[in-house]
Amino acid sequence: MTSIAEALAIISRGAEEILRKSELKQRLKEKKSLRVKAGFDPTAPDLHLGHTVLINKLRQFQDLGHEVIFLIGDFTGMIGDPSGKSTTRPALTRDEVQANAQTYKEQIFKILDPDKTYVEFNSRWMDKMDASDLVKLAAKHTVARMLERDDFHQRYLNNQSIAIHEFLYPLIQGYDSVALKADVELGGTDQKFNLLVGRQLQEAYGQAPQIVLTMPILEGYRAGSEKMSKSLNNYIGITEPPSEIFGKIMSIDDEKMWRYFELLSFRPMTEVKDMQGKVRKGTNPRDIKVQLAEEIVTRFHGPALANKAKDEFINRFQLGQMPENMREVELDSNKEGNLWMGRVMTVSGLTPSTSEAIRMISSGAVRIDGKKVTDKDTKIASGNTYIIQVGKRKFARVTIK
RNA sequence: GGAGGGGUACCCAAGCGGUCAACGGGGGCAGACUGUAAAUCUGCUGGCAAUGCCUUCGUAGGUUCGAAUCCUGCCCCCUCCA
Repeated sequence: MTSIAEALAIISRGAEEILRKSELKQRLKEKKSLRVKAGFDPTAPDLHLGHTVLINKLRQFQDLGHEVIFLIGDFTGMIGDPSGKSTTRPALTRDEVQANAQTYKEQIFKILDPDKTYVEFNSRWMDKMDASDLVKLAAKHTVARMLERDDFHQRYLNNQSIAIHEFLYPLIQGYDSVALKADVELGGTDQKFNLLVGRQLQEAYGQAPQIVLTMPILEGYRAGSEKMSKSLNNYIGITEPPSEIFGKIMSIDDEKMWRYFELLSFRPMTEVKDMQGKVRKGTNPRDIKVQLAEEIVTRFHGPALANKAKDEFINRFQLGQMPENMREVELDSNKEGNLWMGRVMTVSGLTPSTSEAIRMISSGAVRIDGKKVTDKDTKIASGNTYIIQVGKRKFARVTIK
């Protein structure tokens, strides 16, 4: 049996803020099983490790015996953005929402326990709300309070438009907590305001206000401190192949590794502290990073593939071996008409264009059977198989007939 | 409703009649150094069997030997006044 102090320590791990911690402690004493809510967009999910920070926290709640409500905000999703200003919020159909929910399940159940997870849709109660209900809901909040939200505040100061419906969305999200009688709501730090609205609305509706827990935004795996996101191309997608995930984790810098351990690993913090101690005493941080990569790949692909990814990585980069599996390409010298390197590289997919192929050759990145190519006019003879390498990572076994 | 500013490559941002495939920065790719780390340094960063040709500066036309640069229509953003 986990004590309340231990539970609090697990819940607090990595958390940015808990409002309020004393209430959480109290609630843990009162109820054995808390209703823990987190809301998600109904748009097509393509989760990356940044998103899993929150989902991991949900998992920790589950392991402590609590109920997780995975709420899909389909009500607003099916309306889209009525102002039409946002191209990122087109209206979704009910079928699309269902399909997206299915994809969510496939992805989140790599982390969450399906038996302890309730997938909910807010259209279940929002569809029933009529105009008078909505007016009553709106009456529970003030414009001044709404303008405290940072983005509204900025836009108000800058004389930029704020459509009325934008005020309704935080209210609806907050009302979801009322409908679900949530004890705790999780969100990213950017969600703090909306989560607090939920707290306030629950009080207005005579419920005990939910505890708000915000999780930090994970930084991307590349250099820099920008948040992990698809548009910045610094993300590690959970559906990526094992070797991709492994390699990307291996390329994060040493400092950031500890952040990843805190937010992504399920190892106890005491063990992480031990690792830090070892590194201080001279253990190569790389070897610690391997353990992180292994844990993450195992989570999404299972131990066998994780082990394989690890072996491949070590063989490939620490022992300098050729990769086991590489693209196999057959070219017909007659059909292709010639065997100029630039052409061969492009046709076999090693470079996106012959211009790029020439650039790669002139910067000394190209090798045929391990021998560096220096002349961009290099031609290769037919009747043989060659291993062509571009940079450290791209290989192809090319047979010229 | 009135006045003004602007849309340039992945992003930011110069250029304002030829020397512009377009300065500079970021990002990315590659090389050196490494632990495929990070930091640093160097090169590259539209396409094409290429000392040349083709496409690209919101969009459609026009002026010109020649336009990202000038003119006109259209679309879209922003600022100020009401």
